[in-house]
Amino acid sequence: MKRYPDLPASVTALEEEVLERWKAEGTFQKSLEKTRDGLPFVFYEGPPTANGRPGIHHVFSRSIKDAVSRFRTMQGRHVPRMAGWDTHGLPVEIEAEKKLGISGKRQIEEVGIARFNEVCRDSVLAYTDVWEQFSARIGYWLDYSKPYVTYHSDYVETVWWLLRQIHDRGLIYRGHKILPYCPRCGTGLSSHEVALGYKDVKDPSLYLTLPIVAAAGEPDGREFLVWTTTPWTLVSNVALAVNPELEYAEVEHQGRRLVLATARVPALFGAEAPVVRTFPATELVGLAYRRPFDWVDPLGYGDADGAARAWHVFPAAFVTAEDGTGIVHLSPAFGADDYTVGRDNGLPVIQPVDDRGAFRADLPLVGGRFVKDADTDLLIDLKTRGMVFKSTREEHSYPHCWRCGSPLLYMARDSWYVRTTQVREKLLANNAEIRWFPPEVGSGRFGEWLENNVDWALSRSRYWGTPLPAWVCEADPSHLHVVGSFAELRGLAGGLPEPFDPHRPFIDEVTFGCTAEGCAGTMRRTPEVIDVWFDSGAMPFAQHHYPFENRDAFERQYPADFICEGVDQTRGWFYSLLAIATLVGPRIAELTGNPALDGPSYRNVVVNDLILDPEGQKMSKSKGNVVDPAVAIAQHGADAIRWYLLSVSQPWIPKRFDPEGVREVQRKTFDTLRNTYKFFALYADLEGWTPDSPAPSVDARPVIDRWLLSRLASVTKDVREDYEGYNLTHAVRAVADFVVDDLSNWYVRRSRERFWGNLDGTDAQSAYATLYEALVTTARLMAPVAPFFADWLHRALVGSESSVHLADFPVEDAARIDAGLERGMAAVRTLSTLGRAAREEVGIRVRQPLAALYAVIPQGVETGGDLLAILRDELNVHRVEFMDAAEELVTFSARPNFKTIGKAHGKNTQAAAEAIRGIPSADLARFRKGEDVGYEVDGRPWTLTPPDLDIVQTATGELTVESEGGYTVALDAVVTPELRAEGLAREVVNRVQKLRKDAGLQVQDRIRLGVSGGPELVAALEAWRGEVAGDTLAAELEVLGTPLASDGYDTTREVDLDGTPAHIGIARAG
RNA sequence: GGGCCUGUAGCUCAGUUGGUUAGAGCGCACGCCUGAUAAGCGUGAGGUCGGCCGUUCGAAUCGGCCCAGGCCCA
Repeated sequence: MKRYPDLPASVTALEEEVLERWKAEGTFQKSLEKTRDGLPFVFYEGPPTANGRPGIHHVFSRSIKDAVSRFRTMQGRHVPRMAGWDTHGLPVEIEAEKKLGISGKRQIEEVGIARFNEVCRDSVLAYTDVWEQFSARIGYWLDYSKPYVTYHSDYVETVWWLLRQIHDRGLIYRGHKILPYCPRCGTGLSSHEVALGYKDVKDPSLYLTLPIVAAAGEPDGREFLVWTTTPWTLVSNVALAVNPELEYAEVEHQGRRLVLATARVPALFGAEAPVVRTFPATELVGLAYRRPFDWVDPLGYGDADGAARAWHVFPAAFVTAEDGTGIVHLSPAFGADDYTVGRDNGLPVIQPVDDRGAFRADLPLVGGRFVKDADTDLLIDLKTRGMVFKSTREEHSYPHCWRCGSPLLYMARDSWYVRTTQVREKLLANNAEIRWFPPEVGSGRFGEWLENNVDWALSRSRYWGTPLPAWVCEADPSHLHVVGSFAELRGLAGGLPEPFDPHRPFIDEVTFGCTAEGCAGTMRRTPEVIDVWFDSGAMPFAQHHYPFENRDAFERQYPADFICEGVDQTRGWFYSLLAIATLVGPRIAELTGNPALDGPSYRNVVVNDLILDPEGQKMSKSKGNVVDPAVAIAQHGADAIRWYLLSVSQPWIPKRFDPEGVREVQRKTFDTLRNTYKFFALYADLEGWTPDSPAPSVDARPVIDRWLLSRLASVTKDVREDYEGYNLTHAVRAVADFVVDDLSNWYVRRSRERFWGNLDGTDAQSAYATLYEALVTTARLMAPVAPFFADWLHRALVGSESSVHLADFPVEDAARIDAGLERGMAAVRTLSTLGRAAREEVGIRVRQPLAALYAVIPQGVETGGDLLAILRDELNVHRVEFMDAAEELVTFSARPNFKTIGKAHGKNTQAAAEAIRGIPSADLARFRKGEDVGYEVDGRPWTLTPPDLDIVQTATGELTVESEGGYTVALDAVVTPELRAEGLAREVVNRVQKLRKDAGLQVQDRIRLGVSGGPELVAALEAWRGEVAGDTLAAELEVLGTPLASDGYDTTREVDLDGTPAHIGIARAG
């Protein structure tokens, strides 16, 4: 009768079979239903952008997410796992541009925003099917039935609501942002894009002089020496900056008095420079100077106060004396540092350049010209006014547009900000409540970043994104209304088109009368969309369309217990989730009446690092070293890959994806477990054992069973605690070690004979019950990480309806943990190793029985008679004796325990160690019996205490062979005639078994056996007749001193038994 | 330039609050076992713990500096 199924032919066949089962029976759904009333365990899935295919790194983070979710589900927690899609943003727009065969904002607007966004919307979900299949195939259970999609109207509405809450706290404002900008494409570039386009080009290097103006407005005779590589920005100069830490010098040069950093004097004027005097930067701060070009009225770009502050010297830490002159010209509209200094000091932002990079048409000399083309004319103009000290062209690396090759300009663009700096302390406090794995990402990389938090630049001058719900009055731009819901907008605008799409360009058409008191202006939406990171960070709220719907669902699912993403999300999703939670926390607490919700939106976060190729190189399409997950899974199966990724090293360490390592996992862990199952299934079927068969109580089982169940309980405890503490790597390694080492290589190996025959006896019943329990528990322990094989195994053992994922995660029975027994067995295994080494040394194979093994073990380790029987069997010796039973065979020596004596002796530790090592064997023998023994250190007497030392026993006679730690083994290697006879009998059994197998007999087939050979062999077989017949299942055994009659047997064979010739024949017994 | 991570055997990784003989697997060499067999087991060789300096009775472990690789930021 076949109760226990055969393993499928291949790993992939197994996984596909399991996938079919899950699909057919809706196992995932069942697991959610089963836990419906359980305590929620909240997990947030970070939304991927579905406009590309998943890569191997997605397998990695998903393995972690899935393992934790499955584990908690098995613990009875309710773990809904809602898929989501990140659908807005520049990457999507770029795909759409490719599709339309266009490039740049101008062409997008020619195509029309409506058409363009339609293409974006259509392309962004192009790969969702691929992703869904991918998730399914790797065994990532995720609910795709109603995913949250960031472009859906409900989602957008929640985002608007969140922005409104932030605005109500006064934390949204308009400002400028300096962006790398392509004047040809009319678009800002992300830092990633900028990095793509650096080119070496020749640009001006201009040293100019700017006269210092005395208090009365008159020249004071000195001039600043200033360096710039962008002469065109001089038109919008508003200030100079010096580093307050630097020393400056006044130099006399051709009758002029020039001021610059002392450190730069030699480079510009030579070693013999005529320095008049030097002075600290503080002398310069606040001085006024005359600007190089006075064409632009600052009042057009700021208030009168700002204008009054312009054209003075300000301190700025970013100024260096490594090149230039240590005096930097500031044009806040065209440089990030310039902008920051300008903003901090209330300076105007003079911006006379349009979107195409051309100067305002009304300017003299350069009006209407592309800024870089104006450099030469500006230079000539300065020269004619005697303001040029030195002018060259220098080659340097400068960013260009990766699409069109135009040089980029750093330009101030209007931008909307969230004043996150105002909640910095709360951000830090909330972050302190999050458990980071590893902690240093939270305290270090993320913590530092929060410490240096700058306001969140919220807006993007793009098309396909959540429109910024800010309406600005045409009559007075200070009148601002942030709309918090569609209903509100409908009310303000007196209706909305149906169906309503909140995206551009439709939303741009919606206008309404100014909401400011007594203003008759019209309010128009500001054209920007928002940063996509705000979209994804809004996910805890927006996936439920909170607070418009599903308030209960939201409250049950906020905050997350667990999230997991790549370390690249530190400034991405990890930040946007935390920032939004912090910004709206007080409001959420108020709405829900739950003050605890004014906190972080996630409590535990596992950070995973990159997956590199086998050579440790980053995977990239250009290098061609990208691993396609579909190919890898087809080769190795999902279980092995998941197991490999989690076991090879901690998630937050960058790891190489080595197919050899995956194969090793498959061979070592999975094949071993498969073999263990095959062994169990083979004999359980033969013997008709089922889980309902009688099972002796654990106390009544043999020591090796109690040992295995103790180990099983210990491992269960460790693994459960590891999973609970997000230490997946430890958990996985502990399971693998248990399977390979304890279960297969010791328990099964040492217990094999117990499984055949004799099911009526309690020994076999114990063995089956023990192995069965170990296999079932192992399946459950590994289920979170290897969901396929674990489920197959569990069903094979328990029943085809019994998915492991609907089972309870094991809880260890603490009463079964017997630490003493585990130590004792460990001792036996150590002694086995030493015994085998000893046999190796004397060259006597294990099949040859020997009389005795003498062993020494450390104090405090208990090895009962049962354990010693295992050792006898393993080493094939008749007796094991402990040497201290015969002290004349043993010498004692002391090994100091530094941990203890170090505390007692401090600086004299080394002397104490020497003294302890010098204690004579006889004294140690007395000490072992409990007598006081003293020693002396530095003239002071000390009394020996047990923790101070380990006593090592050494055999004194000729027997000593192997020793390790506190363990020593001595083998009696004398082969007596009796032992030789026994060995010969075992040799015969060995040859017969081989012959049985070669003859194609089944393990349970009975035979007739005939053996012929010399007198020694005949005598040996007669002496061991019963054992030989029993071991070979021989119903008849014919032992002959004369040649064997071949025709009496089906198969015969001449064999050599370690030098003794023999002739054996077997036939199947009827 | 700043922050963080990593560096232990040919390869992949362990190494508890510092404790004196630094472990495991793979690979390699040799051998064993055979009623889990296109399996299993053992033995052995192999390491100045990236380098230098320091703290300490004692450092792979703590501190400083440096080197190499990676990530993030500028």
